[in-house]
Amino acid sequence: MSPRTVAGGRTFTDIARRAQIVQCAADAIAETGYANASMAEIAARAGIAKSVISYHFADKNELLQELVRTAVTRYIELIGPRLDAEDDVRRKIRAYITASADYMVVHRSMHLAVVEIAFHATTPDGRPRLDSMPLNAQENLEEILRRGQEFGELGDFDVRVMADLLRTAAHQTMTLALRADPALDLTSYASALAAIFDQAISPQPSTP
Amino acid sequence: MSPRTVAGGRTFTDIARRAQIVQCAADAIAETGYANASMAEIAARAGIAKSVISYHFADKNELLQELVRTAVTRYIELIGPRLDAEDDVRRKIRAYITASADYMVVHRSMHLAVVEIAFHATTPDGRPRLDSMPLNAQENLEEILRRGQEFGELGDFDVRVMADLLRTAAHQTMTLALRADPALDLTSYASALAAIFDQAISPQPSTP
Amino acid sequence: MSPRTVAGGRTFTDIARRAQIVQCAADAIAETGYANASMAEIAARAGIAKSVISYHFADKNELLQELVRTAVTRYIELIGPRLDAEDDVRRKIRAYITASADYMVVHRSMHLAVVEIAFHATTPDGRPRLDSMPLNAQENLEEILRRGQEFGELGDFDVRVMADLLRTAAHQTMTLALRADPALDLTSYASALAAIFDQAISPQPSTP
Amino acid sequence: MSPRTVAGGRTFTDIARRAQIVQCAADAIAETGYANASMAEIAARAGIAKSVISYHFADKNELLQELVRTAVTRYIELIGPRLDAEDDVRRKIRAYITASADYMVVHRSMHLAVVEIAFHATTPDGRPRLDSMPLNAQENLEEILRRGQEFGELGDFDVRVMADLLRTAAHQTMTLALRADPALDLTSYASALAAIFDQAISPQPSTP
DNA sequence: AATGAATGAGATTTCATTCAT
DNA sequence: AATGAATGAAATCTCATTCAT
Repeated sequence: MSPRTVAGGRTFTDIARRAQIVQCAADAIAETGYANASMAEIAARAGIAKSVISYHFADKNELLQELVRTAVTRYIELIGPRLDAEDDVRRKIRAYITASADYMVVHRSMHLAVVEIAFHATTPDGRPRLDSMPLNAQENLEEILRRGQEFGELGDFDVRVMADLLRTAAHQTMTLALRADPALDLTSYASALAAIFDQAISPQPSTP
Repeated sequence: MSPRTVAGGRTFTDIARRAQIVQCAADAIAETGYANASMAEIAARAGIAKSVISYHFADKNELLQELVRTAVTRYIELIGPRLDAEDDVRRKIRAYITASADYMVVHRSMHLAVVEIAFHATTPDGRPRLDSMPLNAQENLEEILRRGQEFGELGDFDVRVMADLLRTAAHQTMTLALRADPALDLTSYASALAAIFDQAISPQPSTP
Repeated sequence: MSPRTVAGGRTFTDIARRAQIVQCAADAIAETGYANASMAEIAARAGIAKSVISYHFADKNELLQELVRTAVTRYIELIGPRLDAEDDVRRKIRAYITASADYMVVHRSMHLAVVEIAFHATTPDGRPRLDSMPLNAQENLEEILRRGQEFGELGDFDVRVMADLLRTAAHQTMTLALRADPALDLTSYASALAAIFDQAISPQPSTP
Repeated sequence: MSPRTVAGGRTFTDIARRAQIVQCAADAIAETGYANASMAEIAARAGIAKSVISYHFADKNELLQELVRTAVTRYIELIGPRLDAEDDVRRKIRAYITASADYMVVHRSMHLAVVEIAFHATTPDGRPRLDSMPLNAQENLEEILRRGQEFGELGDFDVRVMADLLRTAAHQTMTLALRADPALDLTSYASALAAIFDQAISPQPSTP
């Protein structure tokens, strides 16, 4: 009898192998950098032959796409409920930053890998390959901020720019800090960041 | 008779060639991405043979280091006077952001190249090579912010985190926005960013 | 109890599977070309796993040999009676060409596959593998032509060269024409070819 | 001073190297078969590194195209004058066959290589790559034959089929014979072929 | 000072084949 | 009887670097 399959026509062992390979790819990229994470390196970490990867993934791009897809799923899973749990807009923003930090702690190598991929992967003719990957715009910070302004809970900043800044803070700033000092206490770092944003988005005091 | 040399034992033509190559490298990286900016691509843009690059630079790493060094010099040249021209700390911070934007407009490809390099370049064994490059910490934002707090002109944020955020904002945030929309009006974008930071660093209102 | 076997120690299901695989191999080679007809492609067409092929055939070479053997059998089955049905040598030659055309129509993919194999298959050290395959010399055109000359029914051509030409005409010429135009009316094409050969082999007129 | 260049911007040594590589590729294909003629094999025969080939040719396809282009040029150079030298149509046809044989003797491996390439090279999706190569239709046998019929010098055969047959005879038939017996005397073989065609195309005797 | 030519290491990918179940 | 999974060899191509001129 053929092994049980799930949606997508993949067997359980197949899925497990793919997950293992994706994890090893993330570790390899996070630790050795995008350019050094060759198929050989990834395979060596997984303790399998290069061609096993080819057996499970059509090509390297598919592997990277699955990595990013997995990471985004984990991120959404973690951050979604944390945002939904807050009614107050300013607490939502704080939750966004601290939850992002928690995600980076839990899925550290996967996060670092995604950031590497986001910056490195290019099409043969030069431009970023990540446009075809579901990375940003999942959270809709703009929407949250705009509503906060309408209800008078937030100040009068440029919504688009603030959303960009929030995203960069949650991803680039913390990543760079973590890279520069792998022993960094990310939780308190996130707390400090959240405090800064809390003031930045608050309604301005009357400045006479 | 040997040609005149300057400090470092290089002739003037040598220096000119190096500058030309560095500029072409910056263009290549900015336009085609780090991974596609091979020595061949750079040489082609400069209209010279690949080996000419090898003649003037020990290896690719040295070329990239000179590129970054040059960029940092240009950056310091532009931003230094603009910061010095302001006495008020809050205006200094605004100047930091708007001057950074101006730098990105004037030295666009060089800036984009440095950001690419900062994320991509790794040593053979894996870790970022930029740590060994004189990129950050040249401006001493920390110093400025700390003094502002001491004099009571600024609020009570975490200085290190705020400095990181400022740097990421000035470089990553604006770069990503520019990448996403090459026609972006960077000057007004920087203005909006500056406004946000102005509130973020200001002394907190009494929060009853 | 073990399943019934036939000569060669194979069971009936075994034989059926082998035949199915051979047919799919023929289709694959005919449609996608020799180089693209990998074991994976063949297995996919048969709707079975690659390893099933390995289970039934020692290696790819054995599969191809069986394909050619099968094709030759079909060819002989079809062409033999058609030749035997003719007493007159010149009608035998015409029958040879038209029967070959009929064979190509009926067993189109198998024929195209054999032609591909005949040209492509090589031993690891380089030489054509077809020499070891039972392709040519099954029909004994030479014998027929020689007897025709002895009885004065045919002209005075070089028997070996004429046989070669006939075989090439029946296989290569028609195959190439069919490839170039898949909608070609092979029956009338064969008729035209037959007419040409009829004159070529006829006793020369007195050339004063 | 830079080395002298000729049309196409190539230096003389470049041209010589390309010619050498093309010749070695032809030898490799002719001797070991298309499938075994890897870049490594070709480089080994030329006594150079694999990458030298990459230096002179963009990819393998370009190398093969140049090989075919060269072969066709040689063929046209040899066969053109020989056809032009004959006024009589029937002698033209004989010249076509014998000149083709001479070509095969002089440029043996190149010819064998082209035949291999013509049959083997396929695009990734399956169909022959030779459509983009200038192989056939250079001689316009149809034109010659048609004129011969108009002037009453030739019989009443199907022109298109006869041209196909002539081409197959000149290329496939002789190639297969040569392959089967590398010591074959091609000149007399061609002579026998020519005799056969001479009768095949001659005006039919009145067959009452 | 400059260059054309050459090199070797390494990357990705394909493929026939094998093995445990 | 059949299969999913794994393997290792080999193929093509890219690239930074070196060398003789």
